[in-house]
Amino acid sequence: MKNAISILRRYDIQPTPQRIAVVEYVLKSKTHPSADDVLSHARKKCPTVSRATVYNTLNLLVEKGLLGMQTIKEGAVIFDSNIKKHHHFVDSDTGDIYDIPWDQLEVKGREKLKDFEVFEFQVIMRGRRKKK
Amino acid sequence: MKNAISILRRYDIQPTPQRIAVVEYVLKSKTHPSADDVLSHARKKCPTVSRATVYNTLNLLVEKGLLGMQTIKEGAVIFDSNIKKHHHFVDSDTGDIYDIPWDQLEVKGREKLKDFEVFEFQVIMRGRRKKK
DNA sequence: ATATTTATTTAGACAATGTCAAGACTAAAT
DNA sequence: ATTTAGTCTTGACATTGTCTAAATAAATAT
Repeated sequence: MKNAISILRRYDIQPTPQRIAVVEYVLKSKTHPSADDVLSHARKKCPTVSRATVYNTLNLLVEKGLLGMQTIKEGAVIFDSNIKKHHHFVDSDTGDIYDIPWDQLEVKGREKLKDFEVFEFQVIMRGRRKKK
Repeated sequence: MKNAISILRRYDIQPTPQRIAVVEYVLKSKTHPSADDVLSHARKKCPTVSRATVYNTLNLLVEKGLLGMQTIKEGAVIFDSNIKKHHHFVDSDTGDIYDIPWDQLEVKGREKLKDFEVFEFQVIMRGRRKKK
């Protein structure tokens, strides 16, 4: 990941210590953290950061297109640093979420859906991750 | 939909007025209601029914396989009276959820996912529903 | 029928997620 | 120095969902 400050500047967001702490964690994370996960990790770098600021920053990053947001598991939205199109696999035992590269799956038949204009889609799979 | 009482009996659930009220609404609904939606509609038939009982009943119906449960939109789980496999389309403007028949789409490539044992999957699409 | 388990419901407490408004703080710009 | 704009914090608030203890209803046995 590039420098957090330069990333924020590039998207016209003033780089404050709070935002830097959020960005440094969430944009490098591969674990699909919840807002609360981000809050507790951001507090390691910036102990005073508040819950409201973390939510504000996450929503800002999503609006600007730097960050993905998914409602895959119940209880809380999760954030996804991978902004390329991809599918998701959820481990039913652990709840862990894995990204599945877009070209690993092919979805056919969307053109037959006469009543719907599809902006985006993804496959969500659930099951068990095989141990290596 | 068949008689609510006989459905409950068939699944070894004692038919109480509260459960009947819940079942009559949620199993005939095509709108993918939240638990709170179910609560307010069930109260029309059974005004004293409590929130806890609605949650208990919904969870029971899901456990018994009478009802589907989906985490598609943020904020609350939704319940799905369609227990056959199907995909979902979410209207980005209204939030309405539509069932897409299973055989309208084909998902290819799952066998290539070496690290994952897939128990179930579905396609989730977002976009705009075309007016008739 | 009556007493005694057993199952079910209720009300309220509780924790977690997420939003919001008011005031405090910071950094520029005038 | 003072205003101004932007940002942050605190705490309140609404909502979702679970849990427990007590009340109620139903089923069984006597």
